[in-house]
This record gives sequence, structure tokens and C-alpha cells, in this order.
Amino acid sequence: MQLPSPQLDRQLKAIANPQRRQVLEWLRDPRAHFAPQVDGDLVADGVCALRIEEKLGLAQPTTARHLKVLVDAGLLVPKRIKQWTFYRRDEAGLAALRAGLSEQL
Amino acid sequence: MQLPSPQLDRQLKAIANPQRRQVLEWLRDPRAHFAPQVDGDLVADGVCALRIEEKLGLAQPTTARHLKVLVDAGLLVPKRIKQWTFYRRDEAGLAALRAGLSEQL
DNA sequence: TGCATAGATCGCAAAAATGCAATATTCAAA
DNA sequence: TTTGAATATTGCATTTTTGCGATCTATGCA
Repeated sequence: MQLPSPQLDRQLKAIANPQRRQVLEWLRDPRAHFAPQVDGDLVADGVCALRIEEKLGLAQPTTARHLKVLVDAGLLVPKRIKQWTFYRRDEAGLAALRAGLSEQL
Repeated sequence: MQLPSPQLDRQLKAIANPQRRQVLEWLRDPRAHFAPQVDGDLVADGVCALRIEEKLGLAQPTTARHLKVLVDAGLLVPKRIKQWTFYRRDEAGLAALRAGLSEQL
């Protein structure tokens, strides 16, 4: 079948998974869910992948793929600092998802 | 992992599929997308499964399962009249989905 | 340079989703 | 009660998703 919007489809598939929704929810208020970091501000830069991984309780490759799905869907923004990757919400992408939903749903 | 809301999870999985979103969209304005029916009012009762099936271009059992997924998620309301089943949107369920999204997403 | 840490990618196995044909069920009409 | 139409269910194959261990890459530090 013809996909009207591949990006919306990616976003909906991304949030169809509970773990990925959990990450998005945690990142709404990083300070409430994660301890302070030395490199990278929790809010401005995002949360270190390692912290997300241990909180999710999934193996590193599994967590990495979940994060990639969210980034590819435009729902998370990755930021590389030194050897760490920090993730924060992509509010523009999330707004686009909401808009797409109210339009198509 | 623990599911905070099994119903929201079912709903998000339901709309993660393009064909099922297509059905929901068609049913927003049944008269615009389907010819009038003899038994069952297009709007009040819903659209006959057979019409949805032929418009989707999928086999009958496949369409039946898609419709069941949407009903189980509380996004469609089925109505049996004679030997037909008519489907219309469950606006309350859709509202719950929107509410759940803005709360958890 | 050598080594450790963080993260990304590969390869594979298990589970879930999606498709169809065949069959069962339900209901109406002959 | 037999027949036919519409829908639901079953069984099975294919594809996609999700999980992990092993490995590769990138970066920082001694």
C-alpha cells in the first residue's frame, strides 16, 4: 500500500513500543529521572545513553537500537560530546507527530 | 517491562499500521468514501466490512483481523445487522488515545 | 603508542505482525 | 431444511521486530 507519510509512519511505529515511550517520558523531565552528569547538561544536551540503558534494564545493543529508532523518527536529538552520546527530546518532531495525528486520525 | 496502560499500548500498536489508519480516516466521513448501503446507515451504523475489504484490497480474513485489532483497541465499534457487520469510529476511544498521548508522550 | 570506556554495528534466535487459503459459523431466503 | 452470502476463525508461510553476545569504531588518558 502507498504510504501517505513515511515519516509519520516511522514515528507511530517508534512510539508503538513501551520502552521507547518510557524513554520519551523520562526525557520530558531529565532532572526528575536522572542524576546530574559531569559532561553535558541534562536538559540542554540530554541524557547519556549509558544512563538510559541502565534505567531501561536492556542490553547495550538493544538500547542503542531503540535510541536509533527514535532518532530516525525525528523524536530524539543525539549530541556527541567526547565519547558519550547524549539524547534529548526533539520537540519539533513530537509536535509534527501530534499534528499528523490530529490530521490523519 | 511493566505496561502502565495496556489499553493505550493496544491503541498505539493498532494505529502503527497504515492500513488500519486508512480505515480510521475513511470512517471519519463515510459518505465521502463509501456508496450508500441498503441495510444500515453509513454514519449511524457504520460501513459494511465487505466495502472496507474491497477498498483496502486485502483478502477477507486479513481485513477481518485488522478490524478486530481496531475493535479490541477500542477504536472501532462493530454493529451486527442481519449477516453483516458494520463498523464506525469509537470517538470516545479515540479521545482516550489522544488524552493518553498528551499525558505520556 | 597502548589501553580503557562509550557507543555503534553485525549476526543470529525468538517473538510478533501480516498475508493468504481453507474452513467454520451465522443468518436469510428459497 | 437446504442453499447462499457475509463474516469469523484456523493453520501456515513470510516479514518485521526485539532481544542478546561478539565485534568494530571513536575518543580520552596514561
